[in-house]
Amino acid sequence: MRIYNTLTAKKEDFVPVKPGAVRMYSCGITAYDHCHIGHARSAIVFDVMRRYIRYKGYAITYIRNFTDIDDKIINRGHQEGMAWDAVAKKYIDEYYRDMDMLGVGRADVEPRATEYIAQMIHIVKGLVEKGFAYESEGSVYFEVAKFGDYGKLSKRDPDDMMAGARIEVNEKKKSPMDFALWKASKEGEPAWDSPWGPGRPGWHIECSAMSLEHLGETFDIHGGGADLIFPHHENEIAQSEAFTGKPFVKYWVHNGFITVDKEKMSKSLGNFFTIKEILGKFDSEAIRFFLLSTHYRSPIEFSDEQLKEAEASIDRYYTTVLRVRDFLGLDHAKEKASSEEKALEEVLSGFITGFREAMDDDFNTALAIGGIFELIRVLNKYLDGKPSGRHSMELVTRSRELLKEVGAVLNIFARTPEEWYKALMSVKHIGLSEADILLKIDQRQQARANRDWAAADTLRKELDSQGIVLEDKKDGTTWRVKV
RNA sequence: GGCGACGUACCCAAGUGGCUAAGGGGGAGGUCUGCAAAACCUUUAUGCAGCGGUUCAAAUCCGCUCGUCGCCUCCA
Repeated sequence: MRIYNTLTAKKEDFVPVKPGAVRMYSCGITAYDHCHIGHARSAIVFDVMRRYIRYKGYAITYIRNFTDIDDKIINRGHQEGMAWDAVAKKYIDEYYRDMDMLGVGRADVEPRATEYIAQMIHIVKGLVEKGFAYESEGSVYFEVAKFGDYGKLSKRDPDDMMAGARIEVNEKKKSPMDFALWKASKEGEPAWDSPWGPGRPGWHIECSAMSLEHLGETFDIHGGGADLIFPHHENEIAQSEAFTGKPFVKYWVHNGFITVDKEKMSKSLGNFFTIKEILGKFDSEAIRFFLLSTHYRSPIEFSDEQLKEAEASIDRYYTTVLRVRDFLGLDHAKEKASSEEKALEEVLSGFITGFREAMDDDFNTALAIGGIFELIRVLNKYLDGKPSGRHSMELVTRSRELLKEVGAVLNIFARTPEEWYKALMSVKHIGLSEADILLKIDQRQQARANRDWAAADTLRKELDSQGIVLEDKKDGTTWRVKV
């Protein structure tokens, strides 16, 4: 397995620190606002990495944190007239609702910053003792100049950054580059006792403390959105490595942004769409599929158009699933080969290998999905050849199982076609119940029996205009939601 | 200003030295069908932003040019 490492800017062979076991940490959210589709991308990307690593047979421990104390949370509390911890709770609850919808599994440990104050103080104290940090008016800052490797992740030279005029000047810091490990709290602000007086943790220290506690001094994979590379992850490296004297993380992994009109989706630009909003228009599986149909490091342009294409792809998949089920339910007394038998056997024999090769190459989910649809096409072609008998059933069953196997890793295509159509009905606001539809189908069948094609076509058109498509088959008529 | 990424068909998107440049969506034509739908077939890139170079061989490596975007400030 090869993974692109931000630290070395190269794809590297993945060799875990401890053979057979993988320790992975990804930065979760600061719980102060609704999550947008960018948060969804990050969560889904790491969810798939975790599932694939597990599929490969590693024992994986996956940690994803919540930042539940932060200036933004405190400010939001003032705006909404809520206590800061109530704000955090509200948005963590909402996060879980969104992620459950999107099929993002829970991490093995989901630590919250406020539960690790003691460990953070311990590290900050250690850094002061080792001379990497200094106290100033009740706050403690990390002295960047003392850490020689500073900038190694984000590929920056601290001297160049000093030249830039965008760094705030703070009288309490020795250098504008220095960052807060511990912040003195003012009257009325949330505070914990510390050797430097009442205060609260700086943003970066929590990840160092929580990963140290659960994963140890050196672990395998640390991830997050590309916007966390600097300063967040750079600072984590500085404080963790200064404290332990050991390498912090072996592989740094960062996902790309979601763009709108080619620009990065962000809070400050105001061009973001919340997960909740999008779930009102599209099914969660379409969102997940959309996010996995591009390599995780590339930017993805977000648009309704794209989501619709994802929907169409998924529909194609479930249509084939339905076809497979119909096929397996047929009478297979007669042995008859499909002309496409060789082609299907060939695709099946290389299918899992192809999937693994794609995923082994820096989690190339886009290529993996391409492989899935190649099998779908060949399988459809095979079924068009009207095969029958034991061997055909074996081939089709095998196809179904392999598709299920890889779908489980990506956590897509796990539903029944009925569940898919039901979801589509809800998200597309089809104003008909299944009973309504079946009634119309029945009426149409009678018209057809009377060879009253005009009446039959009227009924078909009527349903079509309401988003329902009919399919006449030998043994009856079935319906689908139009995508 | 410093650092970095990207530019593949009508749209999205894999492919980063060597078989016919994956896959999805859309368009056109066809097979099937009472009509449809689905599925399948053909077609839609002798070419991968442009120009040079390296090589027996380049979308893929190197250089330049143009264009787009990101990070350097909270940000997934």
